Amino acid sequence: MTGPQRTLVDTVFDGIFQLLVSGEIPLGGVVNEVALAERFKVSRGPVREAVKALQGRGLIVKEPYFKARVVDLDVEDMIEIFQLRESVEGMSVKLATKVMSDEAMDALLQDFEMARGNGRVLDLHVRIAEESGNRRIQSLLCDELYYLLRLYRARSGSTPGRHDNASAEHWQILRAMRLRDADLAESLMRTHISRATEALQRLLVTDPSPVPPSRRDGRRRKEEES
Amino acid sequence: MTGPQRTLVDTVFDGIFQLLVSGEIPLGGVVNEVALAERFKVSRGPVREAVKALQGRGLIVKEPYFKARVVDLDVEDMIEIFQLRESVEGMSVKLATKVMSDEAMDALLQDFEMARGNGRVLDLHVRIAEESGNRRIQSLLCDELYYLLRLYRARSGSTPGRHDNASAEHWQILRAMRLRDADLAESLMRTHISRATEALQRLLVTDPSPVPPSRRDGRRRKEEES
DNA sequence: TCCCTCCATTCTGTCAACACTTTTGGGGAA
DNA sequence: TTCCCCAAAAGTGTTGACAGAATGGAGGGA
Repeated sequence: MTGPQRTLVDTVFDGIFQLLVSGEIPLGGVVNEVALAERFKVSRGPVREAVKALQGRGLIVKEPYFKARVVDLDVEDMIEIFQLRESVEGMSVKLATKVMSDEAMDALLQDFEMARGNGRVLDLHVRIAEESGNRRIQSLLCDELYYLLRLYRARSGSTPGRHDNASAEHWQILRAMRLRDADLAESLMRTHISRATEALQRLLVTDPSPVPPSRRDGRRRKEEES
Repeated sequence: MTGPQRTLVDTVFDGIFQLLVSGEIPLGGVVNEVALAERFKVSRGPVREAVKALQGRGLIVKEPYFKARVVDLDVEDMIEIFQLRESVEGMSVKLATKVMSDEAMDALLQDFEMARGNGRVLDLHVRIAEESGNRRIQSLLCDELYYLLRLYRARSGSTPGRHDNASAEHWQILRAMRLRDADLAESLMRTHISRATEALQRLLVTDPSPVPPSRRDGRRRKEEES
């Protein structure tokens, strides 16, 4: 009842995740259990379970008796994720528009006004998911998809030249929410994300490999941390 | 190349899952590591990892140093899942309608004709997800949500009196797909699932606890219950 | 020179034992 | 009787060691 009673598995889980987003273990890189165990000063058991958990979240892929590897996200993966986001976030904002109280709505608008200065864009999506009242949708968006987004953006810079448009589109969504027009809000959100998807698809036809793969080059020794 | 090279964790994973769907471990029941280890004739290590994997899929919930428990799905959980399904399966059928080849479309219609005899309803949803071309949507639907559906239906019988309607709605969806009307197919699918959601909501206001805690326990071991 | 085979190395899978935490149940005091 | 405290029991967290599989390279033969 005092502390959150964190277990080693949780600590290692967060630690490995930090290694991923920081790029210390690159996308597609090998995840070595013993190296991680040494690094975090624990045995291999907690590391194995943490890797298993990350595998469950799709951040690490593994086959029996093969090395575990960080998921290798390319543009096509991102397109798939954005297609999924388009549908789910549409439902998310639709539900939020219906169930949010007037007070929560005002608070949301105020928060968004305040956070306008810094460049945080994803926060609105997170807030809407939290207000949707659907824990499963919230978990899917916040605990799974946004992790992958952060992972991808950590490698290849965020989609360029869209922040200005995105901000305007965010305002439109908020207006529809305040007017309690759930269907309009859903439609706007879907269009909003669909635009990002199209940007990715343009990226796909323009340059099939936006990040030159330094990873496919087979087995180099010790391509991870020391 | 020859054998699938299954590991003990996979075996135990499937074994525990069978215990869940068979109801031998009831929803909300405790999951004892040592008892499972004895039952499957393995050590606690593989059991722990399998439980961790099931936890990652949302079938088992656990807090540090507390007993692990099977997720206790109630009607509200199902409503949340169906809201998520409505959005995702709408996108799923929309994508499938766009990307499926004519041959695949014909095969789908034929398969559906053939499977018309037996009462399998979910198969169409699975097939559509497989044909969507979006692996992440397919994984979400087939590997996560449908597991939970099966778990819920194993306890409380499938939503009654809807199979006849469902079949007609399935045919409408298939017709829209064959006409390559992606938006219509999406709309029909969303309405289709929305109807099931409304049935659940009626269940909620009619009888808040559709399954009284008469938890049929097919257990003969010392597994306790509070 | 190329390729096949075999072996050493490395890493993952599994196990039994130990340490820590929670729960349980009994005994004593108000 | 009721409540609180404490010790035993049960269960989870963690560890180190051992076994099996896959990778990488050396050596021999065509």
